[in-house]
Amino acid sequence: MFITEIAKTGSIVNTSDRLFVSSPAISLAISSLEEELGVKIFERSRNGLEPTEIGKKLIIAAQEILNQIEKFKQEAKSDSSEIEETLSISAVQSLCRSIIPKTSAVLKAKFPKITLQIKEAHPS
Amino acid sequence: MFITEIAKTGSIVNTSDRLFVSSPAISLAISSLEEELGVKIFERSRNGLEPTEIGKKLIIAAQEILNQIEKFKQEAKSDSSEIEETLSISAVQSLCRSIIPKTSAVLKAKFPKITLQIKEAHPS
DNA sequence: TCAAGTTACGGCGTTCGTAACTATT
DNA sequence: AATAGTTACGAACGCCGTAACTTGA
Repeated sequence: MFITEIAKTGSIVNTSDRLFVSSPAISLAISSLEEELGVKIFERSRNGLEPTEIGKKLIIAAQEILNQIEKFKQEAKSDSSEIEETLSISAVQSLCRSIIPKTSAVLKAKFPKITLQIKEAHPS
Repeated sequence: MFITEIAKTGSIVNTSDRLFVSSPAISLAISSLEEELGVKIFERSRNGLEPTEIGKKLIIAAQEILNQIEKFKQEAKSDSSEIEETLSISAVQSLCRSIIPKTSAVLKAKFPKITLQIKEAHPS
């Protein structure tokens, strides 16, 4: 669904920069979509792409699809984030300074309600 | 998006038959989705799959995505089908009885408003 | 001549199907 | 034993990136 982004940025190159996808990939994706639908979505020009009349309608419809997908993800996220647990972690000092901070950041992002108890252990 | 179909048919096997996709492919797709989202969508049992609570919500959200996609396609179709042309075709008798009917059926499906003028030609 | 888009092509990842395995009744 | 789901694995398809080409100001 590059078409919504192209509509916003005005060109394939800008979209390429913004989404970190190469111009040829985007160009081909658009062409393929147009051929599949039998509809020209954009007018190509020297400095960018401009939606056709039907293109504008399709871009709106595409944006609605993306919104629904976002809703879907949020729905799932709101559930998995309902996990409320207390996770106790013991680790030697070196680990406390290195991987533990990264790990806990990831966990906090996925399960906002989690409680982390980190305890420094003494190697035997 | 196999999850909506599974919700309707009640099992992977039925979905497999209905969508002409193998059971393992569907099974793996569901597992992957569940892992990606960090959410269990179905309870597995001897005779089929039943949605969990969050699964039901996700299935509804997924169905809305599919509906939006259908809208998108319809939008495109309604445009390409606005082509009103008269297409004249001449062909020798043998062709008139063979490929022409198939071809015109395809054209009529894609461009409902098209007019076909088929004329039998006489080989020189 | 420069900037944007397109075409060509090779590589990689995803997804699929077949086959074999597990589990539940 | 039979049926539904899962795991393993090899193959096919699609999508992407690099490079080269085309086009319009």
